[in-house]
Amino acid sequence: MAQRQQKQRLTAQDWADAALTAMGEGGLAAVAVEPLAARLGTTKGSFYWHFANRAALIDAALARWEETGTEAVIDRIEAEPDPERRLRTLFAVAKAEAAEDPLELSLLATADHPQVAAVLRRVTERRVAYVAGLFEQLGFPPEEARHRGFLAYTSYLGHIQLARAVPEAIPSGAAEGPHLDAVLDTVLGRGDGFSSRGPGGAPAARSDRRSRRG
Amino acid sequence: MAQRQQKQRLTAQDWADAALTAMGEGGLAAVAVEPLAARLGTTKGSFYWHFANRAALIDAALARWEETGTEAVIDRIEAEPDPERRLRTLFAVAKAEAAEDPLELSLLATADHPQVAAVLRRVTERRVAYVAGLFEQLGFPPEEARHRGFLAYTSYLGHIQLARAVPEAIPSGAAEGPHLDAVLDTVLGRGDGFSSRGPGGAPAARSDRRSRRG
DNA sequence: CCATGACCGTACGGTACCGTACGGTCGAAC
DNA sequence: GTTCGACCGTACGGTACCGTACGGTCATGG
Repeated sequence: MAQRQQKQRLTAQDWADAALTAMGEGGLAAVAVEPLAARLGTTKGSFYWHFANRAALIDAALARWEETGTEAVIDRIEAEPDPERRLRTLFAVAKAEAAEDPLELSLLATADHPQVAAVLRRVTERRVAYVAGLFEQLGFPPEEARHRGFLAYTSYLGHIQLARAVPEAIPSGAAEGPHLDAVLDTVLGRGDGFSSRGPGGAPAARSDRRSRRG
Repeated sequence: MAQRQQKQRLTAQDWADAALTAMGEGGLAAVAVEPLAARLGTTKGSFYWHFANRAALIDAALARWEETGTEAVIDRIEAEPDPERRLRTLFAVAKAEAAEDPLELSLLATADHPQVAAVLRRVTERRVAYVAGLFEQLGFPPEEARHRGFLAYTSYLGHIQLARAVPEAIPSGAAEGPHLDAVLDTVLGRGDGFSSRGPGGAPAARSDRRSRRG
């Protein structure tokens, strides 16, 4: 949007951003110099001034995603003081983010590509470690926290995957919030996250579950 | 393997199978007529005798996967009499299958492609419905069974996804079986699936949890 | 005012693929 | 043993892209 028609000189950032959106739309294959140039209203002559080749553009785009995509969400979450609410809003935010921007799914789909695989590994480790940390803050011992964080994260991944593949199979609209709460209840070991809890009933977000075995 | 060098006349099936393995290795983009012909030791002349175009090959390959990939596993599971063991072996088998054959992940990664999206939707619905059925057999009311089946399936999807993206982050080797059991315990609402349960301890597979609401 | 360098346009060669045209082969059936 | 049809080889044109070569423009500063 705002197809930038006035400013006619471009920067490498412009190209990297365009590459990211193209990748969200059409996967890594859509990061092609000539189509991007056409979309930016310029030509390959511009591109090969700013970048050595296509791989360099991909590197730049991935680097940009790596630093903006994950850390921004974490920062936004860290404002929340209560650890359980941090966990819940984290997944709510991440889900919403993924719903409106296909980029993350597109990257997941390209895990076989070496450049993508590298950033994906770093990002995933960062995220799993962070979520595990949240479970530790909730009172679970380290090993168990890592397990539960892992379960939560895999469920998240599968969820966004399914949201694209079979959107009509997943709870949406009014059922969306309660469903997410219920799933997290289950992952948190609250008994029976899915049972009906009366009309309008999100579960109370108690975090008074501190510490067992220690 | 068994690079078929003797039999020089090919069938459409041969092409479809070759397309599936190529797709497992290099994604949909690797389903290309000329490379496939080279691999089969023949030429495009053969291909365009059996198929109208590349899309027809993809259709044939996907159809083959749709009928063999999912139903074979379900049939294999149905031999098991106990519903809870059905559930547990289902996920063990599915995980093992996905670990040694990248095809399913490759298809997931191509969900934006219309031909792939169609079979993916049918297969996913079939699977979610089947898993939900298992939870019903375990005594959960229909709606809740669907929710739990959904959680189980998303977790499965995320798991195989992660197994490719960050293999060193997931439990493997000796920890693999217990971890899977623990995850399923959690999804089944058994308290505390992740707590230590003594050495050598897979949880007892009791299925005496029948029926609430009659 | 003109020289310099950042930036872009254009034209080209190379590659990898799709699809078509058509000629060749080879076994079976009559 | 010739004919017929299933099957394959080869050659070609078309497309979409990568990367290079090089000439043109335009602002800035000396």
